[in-house]
Amino acid sequence: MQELKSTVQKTFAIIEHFTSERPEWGVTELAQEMGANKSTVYRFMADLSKLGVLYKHPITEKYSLGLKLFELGGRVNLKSAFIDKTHPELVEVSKSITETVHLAVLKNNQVFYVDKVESPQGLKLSSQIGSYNPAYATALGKVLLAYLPNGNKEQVLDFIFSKRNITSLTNNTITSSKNIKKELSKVKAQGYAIDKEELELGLICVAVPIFNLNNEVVASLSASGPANRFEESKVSNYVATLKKGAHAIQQKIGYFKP
Amino acid sequence: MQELKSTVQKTFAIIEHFTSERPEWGVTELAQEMGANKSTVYRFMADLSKLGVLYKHPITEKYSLGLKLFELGGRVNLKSAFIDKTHPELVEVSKSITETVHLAVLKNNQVFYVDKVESPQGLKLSSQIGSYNPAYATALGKVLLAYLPNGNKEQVLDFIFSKRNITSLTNNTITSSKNIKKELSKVKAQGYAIDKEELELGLICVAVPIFNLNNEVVASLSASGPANRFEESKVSNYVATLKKGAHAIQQKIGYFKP
DNA sequence: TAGAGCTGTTTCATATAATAAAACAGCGTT
DNA sequence: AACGCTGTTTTATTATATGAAACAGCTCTA
Repeated sequence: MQELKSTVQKTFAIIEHFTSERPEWGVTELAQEMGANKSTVYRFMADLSKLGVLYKHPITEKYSLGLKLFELGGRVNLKSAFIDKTHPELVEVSKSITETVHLAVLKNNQVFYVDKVESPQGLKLSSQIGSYNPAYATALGKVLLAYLPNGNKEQVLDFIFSKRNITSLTNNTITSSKNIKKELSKVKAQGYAIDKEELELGLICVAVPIFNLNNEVVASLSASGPANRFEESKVSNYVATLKKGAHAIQQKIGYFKP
Repeated sequence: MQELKSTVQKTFAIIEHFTSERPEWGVTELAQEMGANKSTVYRFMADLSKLGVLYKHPITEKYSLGLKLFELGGRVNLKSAFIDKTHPELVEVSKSITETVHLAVLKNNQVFYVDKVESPQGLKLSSQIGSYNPAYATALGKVLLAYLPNGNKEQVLDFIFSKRNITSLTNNTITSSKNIKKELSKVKAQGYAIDKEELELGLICVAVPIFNLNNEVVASLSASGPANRFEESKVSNYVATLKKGAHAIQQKIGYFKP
C-alpha cells in the first residue's frame, strides 16, 4: 500500500476491494491482501464505517459496502448527463438488435465501459459499467485505437504492445504489434470493428465509432453476443443499426471529451 | 475544514457537497463554502478526478460526481446494509398494525423491496425482497417520487412517464403524467401516500417516508393488506404507527455527518 | 490593448496527521 | 489453561498534508 501516495487513493483502494465476488472483508484479511499494516487498514475501515461508506455487520464484524455509497451512487445516476443522454439510444439499439449493447471510451489505454444495456435474450456478460478490458482484444478497443489521432497513435500502440502488457486471452487474440496495426487499418477502412472470440471464447462483438464535433472518436458503441447468433450475414445489419445509434448519440453529446 | 481530523473524513466531506441541488462545484467556490484552503481542496478534487470519483467537465472545468461512485453504488448489497438495523422495527410495526410491512428504496426508477415482514393474518403478497414494482402504482413509490430532490424531479418523472414505460395494471392505476404530479403534490402535503388497488385488485397500501440527516428521503415504509381490511377510519392510525416506525429507523441509520 | 479580477494550478517550508510494531482484549477451540 | 485467531489501542517516528504565495490562463472592460 505504501506505493499509493495520497490518502484519497488509499481510501478508494480499500473500497475497491469490496467487489460482487468478494463483498465482505475482515480487517486482518484485507490488510494481508493489500500488503498493508493491520492497524492502518483498521483506522481506514473504522473511519469509513463511521461515515456509512462501509457497513460493519454487528455479529460477524465483517465489513461490506454501506448505504452512503448507494446514496452517492444514486446521485450520480440521476445527474450524469452522459448516461442520461446515451442510455435511451442504447436501449433502442439493443431492442433492435436483441443483443447486449455497450458504450465505452479509451481510458488509461484500455477500454472503459461507460454504459450497458443487457440483451433481452438474457445472456449474462461479465462486463460491468466502470470496468476495463484490454483494447487490443475487443471490437470497442479496436475502434478506439484505429481512430486515434495520428499525432500520438504510434506512441500509444507501441506502449500497449510492449510485451508486458499483452496476454493472449484466447487462441484468436491478436498479440503482435504488426498484426494489430494491419487490423486497425482494416477497421478504419471499413468503418467498424469485429472481435471474433478474441477476448472470450464463444463471444463475438461488433463496434462502431462515435465522433465529436471535431471528427475525433470519443467513444465506441458495440453489440455483443454468443458466436452462434452472429452469422456473417447479420453483421452488416448490426453495423447499420449501430451506426444509426452512434449518429443519434453524436447529436446529443457534442461536448464530451474523455 | 481543520476540525475534521482524518483525511478520510475530509474526502467524504468534499464528496457530500455534491448534492442534487448543487451538483457542480469549482475549486475556489467549494473551498470558500467549506472554509478550507484552496490548494488543499484542489489536491483532493484532482485526486478524486483521477480515480473517477469526481468528473471534471472538460469545458467548464467544473467538477461533478463521477462514474466510479455510480459503479460502487451498484455494488452495495442493500439487504445486508439495511436489514439488520431495520428488520426489528418492521416486526414491531407489523405486530401493531397486523398487516404486511415493507421497506423499499428507489432503484433504477422503480420500487425496490429491501425488507418485508408478513402479516400475521397470513395473506400472501406477491412482493419479494429484492424484486421491483413500478413506482407510479404503489404507495411506496409515490412517497419516494414525491420527495425526490427538486433538481432532477421533473426529469425522472418525465422519464418514468414516457409512454412506453407505463402500463395500466388495474382500472385504478394512474397512467397520465399530469395526474401523477397532482397525486405527488398531495402526498408531499399530507406526508403519506396511499395506493387504492392501483397495483393489484383488492390490495391497498399506505406508505410514509424515511429521511436521512440531510432531510432527504432514502427509503419508504408501508403497510399493505386486502381492501376490505383497510377502512378509511383505520388509515390515520396506520399512518401514525408507520411514522413512529419510520422515526425509529431514522435514528438507527443516521450516520455521522462529516 | 492593457490591466483588473476572476479562475485552476504549482511550489515549498512547516506542521500535522499517517504509520507500524507492539501490546491488549475478547472469543472459541483444543 | 494455553493457544491461536480475531479486532482494537497505544506510541514514538516518519512521511504526508497543509496553506501562503506566486504563477498561469482566461474573460471581461475601460
